[in-house]
Amino acid sequence: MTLKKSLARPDWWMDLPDGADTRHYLGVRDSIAAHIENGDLGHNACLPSERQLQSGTGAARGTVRAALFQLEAEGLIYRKERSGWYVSPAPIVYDPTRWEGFMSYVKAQGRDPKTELLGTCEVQATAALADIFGVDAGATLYELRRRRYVDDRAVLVETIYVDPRLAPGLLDHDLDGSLTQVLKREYVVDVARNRIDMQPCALTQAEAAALRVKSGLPGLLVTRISYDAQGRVVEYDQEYWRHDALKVSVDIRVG
Amino acid sequence: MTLKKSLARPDWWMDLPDGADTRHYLGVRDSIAAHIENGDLGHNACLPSERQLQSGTGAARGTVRAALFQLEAEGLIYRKERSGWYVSPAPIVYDPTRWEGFMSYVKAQGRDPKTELLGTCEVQATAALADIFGVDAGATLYELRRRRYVDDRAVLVETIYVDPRLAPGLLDHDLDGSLTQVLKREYVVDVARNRIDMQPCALTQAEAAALRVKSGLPGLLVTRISYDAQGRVVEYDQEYWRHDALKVSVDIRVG
DNA sequence: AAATAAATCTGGTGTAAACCAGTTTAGATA
DNA sequence: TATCTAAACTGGTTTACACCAGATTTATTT
Repeated sequence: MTLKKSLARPDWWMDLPDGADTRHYLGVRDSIAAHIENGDLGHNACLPSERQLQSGTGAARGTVRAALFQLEAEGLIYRKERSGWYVSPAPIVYDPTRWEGFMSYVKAQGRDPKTELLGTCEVQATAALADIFGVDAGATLYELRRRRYVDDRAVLVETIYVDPRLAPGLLDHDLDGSLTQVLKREYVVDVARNRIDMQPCALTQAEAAALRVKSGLPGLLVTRISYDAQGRVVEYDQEYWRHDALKVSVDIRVG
Repeated sequence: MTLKKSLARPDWWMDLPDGADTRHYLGVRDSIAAHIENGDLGHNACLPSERQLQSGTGAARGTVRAALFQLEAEGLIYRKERSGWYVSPAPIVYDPTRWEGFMSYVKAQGRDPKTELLGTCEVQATAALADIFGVDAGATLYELRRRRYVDDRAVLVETIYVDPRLAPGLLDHDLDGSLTQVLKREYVVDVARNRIDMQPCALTQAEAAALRVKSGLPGLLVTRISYDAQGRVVEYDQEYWRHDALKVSVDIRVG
């Protein structure tokens, strides 16, 4: 008669510190996290495959995956579909009050920014858009979709809307860089006020595909509405960020 | 000879819209999400149990759980350990620039705030703390831990550090409300500047326990350093929020 | 009616095994 | 050498159990 499996002492038993949480997947998590924090694995280094980790830890693959999901939620690792798991690089620090634009603040942090224009078009304002811009529903707006990179890793996709009355012919300009600068230089349109919303979200179908991540991964939705001195809406921007790529930092004088 | 199981058409096959994603767990997700968005389930309503959903959808329990995790990441539902899954209430809107304090802005949104003092003590400043306060390592600091609720759901736990030199005897006051007001009223200490950091994180052991959620759940770490007019650090605050309880909204004039 | 004990229900964790569909790599071919 | 192809590998998804411990409810006792 054999010992019931659940009563047999598993071979990873002794790895667990005394009095510690006995959850196996946390043990696996800690072990991987230790390797990362120890510096054994540099930024963007590839982790052993799930099946290797499985045999290495003696856990079932489901358990190994639970540990990997945990580390992903913590922002320590990310994945490329069907390729592997990788160590997350340090996040970009984002200060909404210091409005310099993506290109300059990424560069200022010693990282390599890149913007890719995915497409532009003219759209009819939906009710929500019309409300934001203070125009009639159905009015024409410019829409541009861009993808932005840090060190060649896609970190956000954004959809920007601009009122053509403020920037006629905008789509003919070079939009691979700072849109704010184009507006300033070509149209003498200056941003005087920003309204920024941030909310944890799940990356849906379209965003996830554009970031080449699994749909449903956690992300951060940053919405920005820029106004000029007259209170007109200059730009409405929806940015979907990888949740591990961003750290928000604000410095505010209190009245 | 029987048909191989994986080739047999599963009984949920016809539920999937044409051309849609064939991933079963997303189908389950959509079905639950529809019920929520439809209003069949009000805020804080309890979902059917995992095993009920299982038989209701014909999926394995693991698949049902994948769907629930997805909805949790999206902030639509939350769980009480070993009790059930519940519909998330609307998030609180938080404006770091408008520094009124938790109690007042939660109330302003028609919700019911509550603060609970978990404990206070005097601690020796660690290197990191000493650096923030500009004191010597080992200097004494007040530490207070609090838990804050919205409509009787715990949404954040915080650890606050205060320099005793600015507010001697602080711990003898009533700290169940606004700390900023106590500092202002009792010590004539006014906050002139705030530095606020926000970063997605995983709720670790202690925070998760205090929020009565599973350790490792995604959260948002909001760190605030408050300075007075002389640039002295008045207060250093680490807030661990449930990720589904908060929406950050900032309105900024651009110089 | 209130306190207590037991049965039941619920999520939490773990195992094992398949099969699928992109990615990557190594080898064969032009 | 460059290109193409096929095999190997990787994560992605799903099934089906099993057992645990906390939460809840029910029945029982005081």
